[in-house]
Amino acid sequence: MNADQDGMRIGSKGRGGAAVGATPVAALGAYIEERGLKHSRQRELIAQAFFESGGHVTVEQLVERCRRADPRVSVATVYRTMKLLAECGLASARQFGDGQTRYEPAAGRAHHDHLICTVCGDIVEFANDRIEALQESIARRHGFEVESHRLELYGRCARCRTARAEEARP
Amino acid sequence: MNADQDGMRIGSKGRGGAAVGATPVAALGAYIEERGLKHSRQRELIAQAFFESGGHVTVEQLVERCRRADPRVSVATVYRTMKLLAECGLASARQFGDGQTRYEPAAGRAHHDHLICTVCGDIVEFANDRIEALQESIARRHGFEVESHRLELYGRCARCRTARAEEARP
DNA sequence: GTCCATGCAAAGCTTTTGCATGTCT
DNA sequence: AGACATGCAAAAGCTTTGCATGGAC
Repeated sequence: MNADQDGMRIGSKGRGGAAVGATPVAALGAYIEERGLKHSRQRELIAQAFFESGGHVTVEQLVERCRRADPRVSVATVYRTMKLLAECGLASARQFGDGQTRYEPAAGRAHHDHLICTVCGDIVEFANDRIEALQESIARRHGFEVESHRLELYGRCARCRTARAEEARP
Repeated sequence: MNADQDGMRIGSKGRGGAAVGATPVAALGAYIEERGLKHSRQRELIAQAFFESGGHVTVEQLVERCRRADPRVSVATVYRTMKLLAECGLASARQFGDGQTRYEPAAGRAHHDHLICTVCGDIVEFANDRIEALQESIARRHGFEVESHRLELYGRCARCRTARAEEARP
């Protein structure tokens, strides 16, 4: 895949990221059986809520989502299940600056980074091979072997910039 | 300043970053008076500990450092003072993945990013204009106006890579 | 003397954990 | 039946805050 042009708007707010097919939930099932773990209504509920969420969801948001289907889902279970999803490679945890862990789908997806709107909180993903290459060369120059990295750009998205411009000229 | 070659090893573990002169502490003094705040032994102590620290210190580490000079320094005061230093632009807060806020000196320093060793925790700074330029162009392509960004590369530093290689071949 | 800073302890937040109970196989 | 998952509430880790006291101006 060539991401050098960047711009895969993979999972911004409001769009579904679950369209990968029914696969991820099945993959969780496989992982569960493989390890002698057990299926449960909650796990399916949480996995479904997560994969339908479009990514970058907080645990709080997941809890809320799940409770619409079953009000008795506990926070602890959501934490535990998300950890499970992360372990089997279906989710990955991200820390943006706000003190809450966010999860995004990770099933076979290439590495990508984030643009985050400081006004509306919208999160857009992008990937750029040239940046990745530069990172590698910088690391090498310092004797580091890169295992992972993260890049976040914070700023105002198009919509919020427009909004602000209009409000300035009323 | 041309940082395109990157590699300013500004404040790695153990090295002092306070050699900027006696200026930063004075700058804090100015800010304090300007705002009708008050000088105190603790504030000087904390500022000194911070500027001598080489950067990327946690609050916990600062408390420890300060208590060597005066065991009665409270955690709350360190938090409050670091917030003050951040407000007046002398310190900036960073969140790496470990749940603790770290502070680094920020007095008139250009933007830079971090290489973090996942084995020994060493943190090395670098700056690279080409990456910054690419970030700008990506943001523009998405209609974003960048306010700030952060880039962190996680991996094993030269020392830890060597150590591991030796242990494999005994 | 007035206001600000400090210390302490309590409280806030997010996340984790212990334990009795419920559920899957 | 046996092993694992769940819910609840308590606890843990970092940070903030309320309040009485102490210190700066």
